[in-house]
Amino acid sequence: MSEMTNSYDINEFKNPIFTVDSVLFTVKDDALKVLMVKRANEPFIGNWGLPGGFVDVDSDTTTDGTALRKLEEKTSVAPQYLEQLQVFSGNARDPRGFSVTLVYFALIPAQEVSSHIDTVDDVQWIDIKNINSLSIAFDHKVIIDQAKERLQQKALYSMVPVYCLPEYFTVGQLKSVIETIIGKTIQRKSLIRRIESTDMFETIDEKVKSGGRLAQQYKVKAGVDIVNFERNLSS
Amino acid sequence: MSEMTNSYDINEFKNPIFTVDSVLFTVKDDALKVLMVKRANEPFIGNWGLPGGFVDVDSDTTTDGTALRKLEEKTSVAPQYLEQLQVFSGNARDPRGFSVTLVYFALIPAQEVSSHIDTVDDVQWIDIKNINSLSIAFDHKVIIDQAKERLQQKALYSMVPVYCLPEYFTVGQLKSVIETIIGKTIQRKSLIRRIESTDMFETIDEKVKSGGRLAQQYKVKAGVDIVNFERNLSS
DNA sequence: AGAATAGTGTCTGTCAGACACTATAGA
DNA sequence: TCTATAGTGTCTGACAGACACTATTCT
Repeated sequence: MSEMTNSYDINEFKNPIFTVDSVLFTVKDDALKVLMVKRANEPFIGNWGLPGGFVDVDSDTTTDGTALRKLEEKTSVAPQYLEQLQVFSGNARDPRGFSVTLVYFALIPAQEVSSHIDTVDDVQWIDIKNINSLSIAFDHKVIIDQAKERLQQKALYSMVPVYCLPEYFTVGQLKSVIETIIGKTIQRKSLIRRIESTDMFETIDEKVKSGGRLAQQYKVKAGVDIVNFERNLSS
Repeated sequence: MSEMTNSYDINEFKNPIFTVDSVLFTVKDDALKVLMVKRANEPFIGNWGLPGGFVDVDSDTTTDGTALRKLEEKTSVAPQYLEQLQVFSGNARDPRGFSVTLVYFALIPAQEVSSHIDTVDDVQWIDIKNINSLSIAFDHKVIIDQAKERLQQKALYSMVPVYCLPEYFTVGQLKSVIETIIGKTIQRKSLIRRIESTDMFETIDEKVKSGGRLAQQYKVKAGVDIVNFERNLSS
């Protein structure tokens, strides 16, 4: 029966190890990057791992809180977008026994964290293309791959990539971020059609220079939800 | 740092309570139904709850195994389709403290379980429309609602609803199941186009009577993955 | 003027919706 | 023949892809 046994003991032996980790993405220098942390403890000491840790049942009200708290410890700011990716579990993925990791998938504009990250050397943006050449803790390589796939899918039918951009952004910037995420080019026209067909954005009066004609700036309207389109972009 | 503290103690005080629950759907008598279990223990004794329970770290290799094991205890068979829905967590959703529930979302043909279920009275298919008039344990009402939403979404861009049907099925049966799930009618023609455009199905030589002209039967090809379409049906 | 980027106009292609039409079984 | 369900033919509509064209800014 759900969530109970007859005499539940909170210290019951052989509970799974439960942790919360996050795959925080950003787009920087035209590359998709993940925030990784150099592990200071066993197991996998010295390897790169995802930021995360245990729930603090006294201060966290939900696991979302745990994810945010752990991310803020590493970046000093909260991501603009956070959603659950998936749980990864098993009796073989952690040498200490059966473990369960709830993985979140998050987005943030690069410049919101860069200044903080530059001052430490155990937290770093890793280019997704270099993951395979590094020593990665646990099954975090697989996890990152799953997260990347999800992000790429979402970029085809939603506007989530805007959360990799600063408050004000141009069509050109959004196009570039989307293209970096999905790894192929898209039609500028299609993007504009989508921007105009949703009610997610408002235009900013002041335009901005971009090497050519001044570009219209947009921002996400306050309090709007992400719109999902009923059709994918070229996939 | 992910998945460890300096001196991790598996019996550390104040770990969250971790359970695995499943929302098992079927379509029966033209209604979408969920498998619910009458709780025999506190908390919420006597209320209806989702089938689930604790991980058995000795026999389960992953949480998928936990979900399947718990479902088989109630139905005596394995569902045809199983995927993670979401984690629900918080310090307020269980009177015993911070709890984490990994919820799976599963599909099964009604006739595969009905004979077994009819012999017990603490396990039952509940019509989704009657959920609000029952006493439901924990936040399981909210969970079921989320699961229903996900199922409805999936029915618009994938063929998952076939997993509510027996091995051999007709277009008419599939159409009816989809319509029950999403709560509106769809075009028979659109469904046939989708069936023919994917490589998921094979036709069965023997046709079957259905009140009119004999109907072509289909089955899911062995070992195929679910196809996701790039467009939704009318939503 | 020429390069660079922003933005529009508009045609095509794909696929879902609509719905009339044909096919075939049983009463 | 009448009704019920299966299955086809085909037109329309929505929206993404393609790409030429115009607009504006800087050098």
